[in-house]
Amino acid sequence: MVKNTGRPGYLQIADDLRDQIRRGSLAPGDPLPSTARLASTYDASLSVVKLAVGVLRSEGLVIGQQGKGVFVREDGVPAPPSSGELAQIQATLRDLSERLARVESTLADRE
Amino acid sequence: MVKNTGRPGYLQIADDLRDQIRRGSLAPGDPLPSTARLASTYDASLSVVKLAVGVLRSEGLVIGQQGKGVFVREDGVPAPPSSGELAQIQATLRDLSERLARVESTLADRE
DNA sequence: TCGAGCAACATAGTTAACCTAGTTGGCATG
DNA sequence: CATGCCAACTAGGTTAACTATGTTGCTCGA
Repeated sequence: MVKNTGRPGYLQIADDLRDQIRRGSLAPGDPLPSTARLASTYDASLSVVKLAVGVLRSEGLVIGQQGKGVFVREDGVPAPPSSGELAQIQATLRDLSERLARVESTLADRE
Repeated sequence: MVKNTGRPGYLQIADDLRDQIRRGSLAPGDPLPSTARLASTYDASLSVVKLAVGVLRSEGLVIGQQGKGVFVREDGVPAPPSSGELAQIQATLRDLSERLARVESTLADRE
């Protein structure tokens, strides 16, 4: 499930879950699959899944409740001090830059 | 160095470093101590230090450069744009991400 | 029937080890 | 002297194992 694009696995999983939340495939209040289940569906280790969930948790998209599960935040997102969103955008930009550079060098090698 | 306050160690360390940055004790452009040094000064494991740095990294306060070090971001965290601008930026990023992902998978298929 | 206890499962935090990869500085060889 | 190689140090990613703690449901005994 996790492709070898140079993007770390825990970010790929975080991206995928974030997309599912944004698209409503995971609705507010819904629980995410358990870390064990996520690990098997993404064919990743537990550690990577926990890192991915940690990313979403730090973004405020998701709230973990010990013993119960991890739930999609009820109230939209726009609450956070905005520095979180900003940081997310900056992180995404850096990632896109890196990936684009990789693609460009791959293309250059083929000439 | 890390107290037993119920607050996780990696957050305590992140808090401390964040304070040092805010107070200027760690000026923009300055390198943080290496993870190994941080681990010994805080008397914590490498893993915890890496988590702490990861927190600051995701906040955009700090930029890690592989092989060199982790540096305090030069331009302070800029003032947050309006939510409209934010939404526009996020939409653009999503679009770019999708297009780049398509290019990457196309390249991957050709191998 | 009630409930105490237990087993199973959940998130969360910590540690240690291993690997990749980029940077730097010094040393030896040509 | 200049080049190239190598060792040491850096961040970053992954894995596995362990602990702590909270939740839930079932079973067994009083």
